[in-house]
Amino acid sequence: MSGAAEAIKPEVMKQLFHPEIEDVLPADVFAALGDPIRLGILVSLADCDEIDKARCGAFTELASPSLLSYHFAKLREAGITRSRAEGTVRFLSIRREEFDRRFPGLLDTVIETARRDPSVPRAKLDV
Amino acid sequence: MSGAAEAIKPEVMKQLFHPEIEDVLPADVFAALGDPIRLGILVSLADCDEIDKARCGAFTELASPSLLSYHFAKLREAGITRSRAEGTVRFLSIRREEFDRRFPGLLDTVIETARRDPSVPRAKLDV
DNA sequence: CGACTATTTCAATGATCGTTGAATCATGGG
DNA sequence: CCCATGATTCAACGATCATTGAAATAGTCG
Repeated sequence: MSGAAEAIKPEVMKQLFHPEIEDVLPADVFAALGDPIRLGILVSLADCDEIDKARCGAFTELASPSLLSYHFAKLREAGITRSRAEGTVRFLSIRREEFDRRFPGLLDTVIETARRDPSVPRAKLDV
Repeated sequence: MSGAAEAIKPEVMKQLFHPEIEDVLPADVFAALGDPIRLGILVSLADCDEIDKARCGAFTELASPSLLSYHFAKLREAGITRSRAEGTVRFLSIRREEFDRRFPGLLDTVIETARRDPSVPRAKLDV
């Protein structure tokens, strides 16, 4: 499969799909939040402001790598998180400003709700 | 003249299941909110404070009776709404106080989010 | 290069979802 | 009583879900 892939930039990994924030619908957001593992990823992310702590591999307490990848995709496709590649590693972050502009106040309340509840698992992203 | 049937308690219709509010988990709540019709039911309910306007049959703009019943059950089983039978009719209401105690601030933000978005359908519950 | 690591993708599974239409149940009124 | 009405239940369907484990991909480093 030869194609337009000749001029590959060395440090650019395959780009994952991120929806325009205006295209994100409330029902899709809530559907993405409707799973304890994904809520766990979200609160773990929110509890750790240090950008470079949140690489994908830091969430292994929550699920297997393959299952995590699946849940990462759900959050990403719902406009909640962004996945940024850096070398061999991928970092997760919350699309804070954009999301807050699109759905003011929602993320704070959701995170607070999830954070308070013992049914939501957590990953320790420190170190 | 609302509440005409207040004095008479003829017979009790089959009781529908309502979970204890403490047993409701955040992920289940969000899953229940992850559908545009259910969001539509919720905002329509929230927009109509008149208790006796919110009988089940008033939502027919949103879906068929049978499908509505399915979605009513989802909202009810997630602890969000209550179904009260009165004669041959059933009335829906939001479990406001309980839910707000269990998940402070969540319902307000959710309803506001859904209300603002044109993708969420509405039922006119006025007469 | 080739081994290694981090992550995604694929194929397969059983479970649950949203939807439809027909059947059923409960209640009130002639 | 029987019938009309409001609402739930059931059976079926294709679609999507969460999960698993194996395979593929992308970048790093010896």
